Amino acid sequence: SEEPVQQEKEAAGSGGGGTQREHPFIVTEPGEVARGKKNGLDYLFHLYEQCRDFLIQVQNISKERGEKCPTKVTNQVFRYAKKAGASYINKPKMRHYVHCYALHCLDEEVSNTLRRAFKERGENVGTWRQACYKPLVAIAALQGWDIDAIFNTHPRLSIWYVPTKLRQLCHAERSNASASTSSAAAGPIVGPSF
Amino acid sequence: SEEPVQQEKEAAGSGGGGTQREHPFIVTEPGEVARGKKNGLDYLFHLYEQCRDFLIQVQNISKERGEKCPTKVTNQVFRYAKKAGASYINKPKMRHYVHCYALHCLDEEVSNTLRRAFKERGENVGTWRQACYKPLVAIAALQGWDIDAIFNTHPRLSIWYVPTKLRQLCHAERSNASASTSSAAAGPIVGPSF
DNA sequence: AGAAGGACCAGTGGTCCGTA
DNA sequence: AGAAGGACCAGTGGTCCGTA
Repeated sequence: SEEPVQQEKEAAGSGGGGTQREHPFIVTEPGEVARGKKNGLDYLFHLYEQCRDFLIQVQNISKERGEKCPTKVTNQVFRYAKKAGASYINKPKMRHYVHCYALHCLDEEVSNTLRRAFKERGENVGTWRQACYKPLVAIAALQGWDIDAIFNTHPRLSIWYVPTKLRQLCHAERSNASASTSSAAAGPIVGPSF
Repeated sequence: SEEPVQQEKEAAGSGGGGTQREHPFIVTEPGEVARGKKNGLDYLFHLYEQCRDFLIQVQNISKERGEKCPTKVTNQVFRYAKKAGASYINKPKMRHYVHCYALHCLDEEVSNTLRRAFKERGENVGTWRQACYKPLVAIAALQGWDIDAIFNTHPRLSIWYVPTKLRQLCHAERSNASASTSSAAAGPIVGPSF
C-alpha cells in the first residue's frame, strides 16, 4: 500500500491518558516562537508547507502506479499525512486557516504587518483570522475579482481549495463595487444568460 | 434556481407506455446517418459537444453567482442537461464512450479510418468501442505516456475525466515498453520513492 | 446476443458542534 | 471564553447489473 515516510513531531501524549490535542495558536510576529503551551503562526504556515510535501509524495506514488493523480490537498492526502505520523495535521484545521496562509503567500509584507499589529493589540487568533479576509479581498479587487485564478496561479496556493467564505466575500464586494461604478470596469462580470 | 434552456430532441415516447430508451448505436461512417431504429457515431460525438455546451452554461451561472465553477462534466452538469430537456444524455452512456470521442478529437483521420473498417466488417458497436483503445495508447506513447496531459491540453477533451481503463492500458503499456527498452527513454517514469 | 441507463456505493468536500 | 478536531452529511465519481 502507500507506505508513508516523513515524520517531524511526536503525536504528543507523554504519560497521561489519550493523545493530547495540539496547543492552540496565538498571534506571533514573523520569526517569533510561541512560549508556553501555545503554537505560533510561523508554525501554522509550516503545516501548509508540510501538507504540500505530503501531496507531492502522494502524487509521485499515483504517477508510479498510473493512477489518478490529485492536484489538490484531498482527503487522501490528509489520510496519508496521518499514516506518516503527522497526526497533528487534520482537515478542519487546515481548511480553517487557508485564507490566512493565502495572505502570507500573496503579500507577505501585508501579512507580517497585520500579525505585528494584532499581536501588539493583544488580539486572539480568531480575531486575527477574521482580519485576514479584508486584505485578500483588496488583492482580488486589483485582479478582476477572480479569486480562483489568484489561487491557481500561485505555485504554493494552487493546491488549496478556495474557502467558501472568501469566495462569497469577493463576490459580494464585486457586486458592491460594480453597483457604485455602474460600469463594466470592475472586471469580467458575466451578465445574466437568460 | 438554475433555469435550463436549450432543447434539441424530444424525450421520445410517442404514445405508448413510459419514455422509451434511446436507440442503440451502430458503427457508421463519417457523415452517414443511421437508418431504422439506430443512432450513428456522428450523433454520439454530437452528444459530447452538447454536454460541453451544458457545462459552459453551468459555468456561466456559477460565475454569475460567485460559486465554485466546475471545470469538468460533473453530476451537476448531467442534472442540468436533464432539466433542460436533454433526457437522452446520461452519465453511464457518456462515460462509456469517452475514449471513442477522445480518438475522434485527437486524430480524426485515424478515427474515421477505424469507423470505415469496422463498418465494412459489420462489427457491432461494442467491438468498435474496444478497438478505439489501441490507437489512443499509441498516441500516448508518442507523448511520454501522459494521458492526463493529453486530455487536459485539448480544448474539447479537457472537460472529460480520463477513463480508468484507458489510464490502466497506458500504464501497462508504458511498463512493457520501458522493460524492453530498459532505459529511461520512454518518458518521465518516476522511480520508486522508497 | 448486445446495448442503454437507473440506481447503488465507497469515498469526497465541507464544516458543525460536542469536547477539552 | 476561545479553539482544536472527530465525526457527520449531502452530493460525487464511478460503474454494475437488472432491464428491454
